[in-house]
Formats: sequence, structure tokens, C-alpha cells
Amino acid sequence: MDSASTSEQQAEASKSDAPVSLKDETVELALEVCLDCQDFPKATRLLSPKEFQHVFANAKKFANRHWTFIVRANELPYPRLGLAIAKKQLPKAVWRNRIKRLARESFRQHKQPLAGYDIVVLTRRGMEQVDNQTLVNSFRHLIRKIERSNTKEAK
RNA sequence: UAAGUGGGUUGGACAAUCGCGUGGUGUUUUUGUGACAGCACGAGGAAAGUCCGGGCACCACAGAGCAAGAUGCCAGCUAACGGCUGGGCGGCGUGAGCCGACGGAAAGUGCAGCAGAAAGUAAACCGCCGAUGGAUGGUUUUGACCAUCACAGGUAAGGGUGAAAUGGUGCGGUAAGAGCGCACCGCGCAGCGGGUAACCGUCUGUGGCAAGGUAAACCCCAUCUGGUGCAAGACCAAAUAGGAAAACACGCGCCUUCGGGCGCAAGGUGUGGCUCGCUCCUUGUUUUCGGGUAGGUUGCUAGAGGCUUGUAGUGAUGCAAGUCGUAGAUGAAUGAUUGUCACCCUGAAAAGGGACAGAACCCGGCUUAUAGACCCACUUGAUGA
RNA sequence: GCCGAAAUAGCACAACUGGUAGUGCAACUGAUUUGUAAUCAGUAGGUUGGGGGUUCAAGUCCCUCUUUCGGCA
Repeated sequence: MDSASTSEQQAEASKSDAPVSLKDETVELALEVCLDCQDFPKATRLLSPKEFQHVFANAKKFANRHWTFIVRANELPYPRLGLAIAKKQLPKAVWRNRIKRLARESFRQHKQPLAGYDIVVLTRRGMEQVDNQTLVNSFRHLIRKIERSNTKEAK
């Protein structure tokens, strides 16, 4: 119950902040994104090519043995996820679906540390041979990396 | 019981927590493509490859000709098919069964390396022969006979090479030979019988036997195919550029009741091979305000649907009745974690592992991938009664 | 999703109308040189992407699978 109330407070706070900080006219979506509630609404996704290009234009790269993240601060109180999974690297549709679902699941469970960032997830060749648990662990590892860099950027 | 053949079914179940998409319900909100609550539903037998066939949409409700392509024993099924079912023929297998682009070479053109005498219409060459004719010699009863030559000729048996060489075997026959004659086998044609037909025959007659291969070479014959594809198409509509629609007049000729009508010429547009045909249009004035990119909405899922029973049929399938039944995303949902149970595999145990694979307008097929599990029918062998 | 193109030696490419798979570079051996390069002479290297079919004979014709590349918003 406590967490819910705090989240509401945060949401209200973001509501008040949002119109000032927002410069993109495209982002007029709902701003009551609950960071603690582990849900995954449409507002937290990158949807249009414009948004993707915006991330790619001025981005920081965080790489791992399995994943590659492209990160950019989005001036929003919540994170947004974009998936760029190449057919060249994962030719089978089943493989691509599994990687996408894993990425969404991991993102959904760790939204709070990522708040204020747009993240585009890229893949590596040969990912289909790695099991789910190690992929999730390496995803978390990258999230911690981003958290540390977050403090640096704040300064 | 072992090996096998054909066909079919299935492609783990349940629960908890956290999530996602769509639909409709309620509450909230100025509105909503928002939020919240709870409900329902949410990948496959191949969803795959995109190899065929349709539906649907637009372009003439789809036209003509040429080109191009596809199919190809017969009959049926079907919306249609290159699919399926049944039958015929040929091949493989002891068998259950399996495989087959399986029309035409007597319309024409072309092709066949090397080897071989010769590779296509019938001959030449090497051979064989010396009956008949001829030359020479001998014998002679002066009728002729014998020998030699290989000149005219007669042959196509033999040439062992090739993937392929102009019916096969045997006997007769002959100078040597030859379907030259005969017997059997094979083949063609006609009749008869069976079959809807393809085709078949212990049938009858007839022909001495013609017509080599290749059409997944060109080609001929028969049948079929218009093009583009949901990124089709329809609607709303920021931006940007200036035009768009309607009415009237309008190039040349003819007619005219002076309103107009008909024909001709040139160019463009759409039908994505070409020609024709068809559609809309060409330049000026007036009036009206539309047109359309980004983006969005729609098309978007109930359909040649599944299952059961009955019935017609050998069968594919048809008909009738009953019953079941909401996937519709669009940077793209259908998931993650945990637990219990069941089956199988590895392992002494602990434990570990569980096939191929993900809808994108929708159907019917084909092809390809697939851990296993189960069911039915049949064949062959062994053993026992 | 839809539509198309290609695959030949280590690499880049040929091979006509089915009839012995070649060319250049690279590799190896020898000669030349004190030695190397260059040059000259020679050699080897191919399941023609896999499988099946037609044919006497398939890189070529037909079917199917695999891989790679491209176009359409």
C-alpha cells in the first residue's frame, strides 16, 4: 500500500513537471506511469521511426556479451523501451520473439532505475543458444552499469 | 514374436504471482485513441517455403488478335487446380505395396562426341558367291562338262564398335544368301467380343514385317491462363506546391429545325509484353472549393468452417439433420517465474533434458522440417496349437 | 507480407545450340641470382551449392531443398 501511494505521488509530481519539460509535441500520452507497479503500458515504448532516430542521433552505448543498449536521456519521468532486433542476426521468428519477450520482461521488472532514459535494445548473433536465466542476468548487469553512469551524468 | 507396408490421431496437464493484446461492461474525466476495476477470448500441423489453384479489391463484370506460359493415358470429384479418387498401361519388390511430365516421331526442321564399314535412307566399303552372261584353258560323244579369272553381276548371312545397327529361334532352301518358304514367338491392320473410356483378349481373319532414337530439342495437336496485388482498394486529413471540379464555348469536314449531332486527325492517361478496342482528358471564360504528403481510420475476419449421425457412391465427394464456434497484432500481443502431477531419455544416485517451429487479407492443395506416443488394416518369415 | 536474381579451383570470372570443365591472380617445384623480387619452364588443385529426374551422355534441360543478394512503405 505504501508503495502505491508513493507512486501516485510521483505520478502527480511528474504530471506537474511534464508539460514544462516536454518539447516533443508527439508525446502527449498519459503521464501517470506507475514506476513501481511492474506493468508495461504503451507510453513506455518507442513507437515511431522519429523516436528511434531521436535516440540514435545522440546516444551512449552500453554493451555486453549478449546485449547492446543505446541510451539517451528523454527528459521524462519514466523510461521508454525500443526493440531493434535484426532478422540478419536472428533469422528464425521464434528466436526473435523469445528475445523480445525477455527484453520486455526484464525492462518491466526494472523500470525504476531506468527512469528518464530511452533505451534501444540491439542483439548479437548466436543469442538463440543462450538460456533465459543468463540473458536476464546480463540484462540486469547492463542496467546497473547505466545506473552508475546516471550519477555521472547528473553531475 | 520379428521384420515390414499403407493410413489415421496426438504434438503434456493443472495451479499461483507478475505482465501483454483485443472485445464489450461499469466507474471516473470537459473530450478521448486516457485511467481504474473486474469479465471473456488470445498460434500451428505444418502458422514455414511461396510451388500451384481460387475468393476478394481496382483497372471495361474482363473484350479481339499475336506473343508468352502451363498442363498432357482414361473417367470422375471440386469454387478451381499442376490437387484428390478410381481404373488402364509400363517398371520395381517374395509380398502387403511403391514409382511413373504416360499425347503425337505416318506434318516439317534439327541433333547424335568417341568408337565403328556404316549413325539414317538407303547405299558405299571389307567380305561371300560364280547360278546367269563374258574371257582363258582343258576334256569332248560337238549336245555339253570341268577348272581358273572376278569383267558384267548376285547377295546383305558375316564386320562386335556403340546407348542405339533395319524382327528372334529352328528347319527347309540356295551358287552364295535373304521372310525366299514353313513352324513357334513377337509386331502391324481389320473384324468380333468386353469396357462410358483409356485399354484388354487361350477369339477370327489378314500382312512377311512396313514405321530406329530424341518432343524435360524446335515443333504439332487438345485444353487452360487478361493485368496487378491488402504495400489491392475506400475514407479522414497537419504540411507543402498552386491548382481542382462543374457549366459554356473550342482543331478539320459534313448535316442542321441553329439547340446541337456525326465522323476524322494528333497527343496523353489507366488496363505493367505488343497491336486493336475501351475509359478519362487536351485550349479559353465563368462559378464553386477542393486536392493531397506525413499521420490516422477502415479493409480485418463466419468461412467453398469443423464435428457427429443418416443417406447416395468402390472412392474422392455430394445431400439432409443436429451441434460447436470471437486470434486479429501494426517498432508488431499470445509471455516470465515458481510449484505439483503424468510420460519418455541419460544416469548407480543426486540431478539434468524434452521435437520442428510463431498468425499478418482469407481459403483448397503440394513440398519441406518434426522428439516421441497411440490406434487401425495388411504382408512376409519363424515358433506353437 | 509480396516480387525478383544468383551459386563453377583459395579469389575474380569463362564455358556457344547438351559431347574431355578452362583463363588470370594466388599456391607448389625447378631454372636464373650471393640471396629475394621480377622473369622463364613445369605441376597440382573441381562431389560445377545438396538431392532427384529426362537423356547414351547434364555445369547446361526439368523438379525440389539450402544459402546469399536485391526491389516494393
